Amino acid sequence: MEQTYVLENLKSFKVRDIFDCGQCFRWDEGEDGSYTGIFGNNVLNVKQEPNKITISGICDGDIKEVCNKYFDLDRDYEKIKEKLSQVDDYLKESIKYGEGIRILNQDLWEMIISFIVSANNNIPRIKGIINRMSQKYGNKIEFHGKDYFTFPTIEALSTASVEDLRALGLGFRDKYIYETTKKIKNGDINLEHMKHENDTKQMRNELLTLSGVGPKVADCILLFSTLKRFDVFPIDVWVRRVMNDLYIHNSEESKVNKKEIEKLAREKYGDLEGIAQQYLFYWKRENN
DNA sequence: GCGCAGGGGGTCG
DNA sequence: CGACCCCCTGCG
Repeated sequence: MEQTYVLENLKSFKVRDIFDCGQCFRWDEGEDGSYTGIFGNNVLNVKQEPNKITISGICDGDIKEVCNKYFDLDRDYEKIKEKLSQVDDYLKESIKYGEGIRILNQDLWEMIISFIVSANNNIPRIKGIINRMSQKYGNKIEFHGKDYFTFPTIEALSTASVEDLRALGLGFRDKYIYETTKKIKNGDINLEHMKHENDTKQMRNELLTLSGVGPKVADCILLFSTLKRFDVFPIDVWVRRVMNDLYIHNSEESKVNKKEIEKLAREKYGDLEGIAQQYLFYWKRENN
């Protein structure tokens, strides 16, 4: 049973910015410029026209409730952008470029696995791996004549051997996924408990005990999952580059100290550093 | 067109 | 600090 949700005159919402800024891997652009994606047991199409956004598709629950949560619609991004724009003209320009960004509320388990897959990898391949994992261990949902596959549950993925994972093209990440899945299934790390934790640092330290999760991956999980921490600053090659170009001016980019970047980000962007990171990352990657 | 080298959302030992 | 799976891309 399909549902539809129409949003009119919604600010800070551009499909391209939201789906291409690097936070998600399961949304694809169609011929008409709309995006179709899968999260949870929902397969939705998001079509944007001037002053009107139409979300429609198969929804597990009330589409309005599901989308308000997933697209973070209860947060005032106008206010956030206004505040961050005052930091300096660099950030202001990056915000102007990515003005339609919203940080999605994505499933914690899915984010853990997806960002482990992302390490030393490129986006087309990351998407391919996640699709193959879902095809093999997820459930099929048909939508407009096409098959979509839900992200595997913890239980489903824990039936995969290291060899099974390797066959999906995971490469050296096979054992990371295997170990991490086992650890979560055994309850060594309790995701439900983690969702109720308050202290970002403590959450981060817990995530860092997972195989394949280092500082960058941990920060991405904290920022893009339902944990929704904005007081983190994931540092990858693009962020290192943009921070060096803007503020540090080290002739050898690779030698820029991570601690220096972290300190700078905290000083300048405060407890909104995570969102600032997204604007800067997206701006630099698209305009390098 | 096709083959081949280069490199990629970092992490681990 | 170097190795790491694989495949995606770009160039010859």
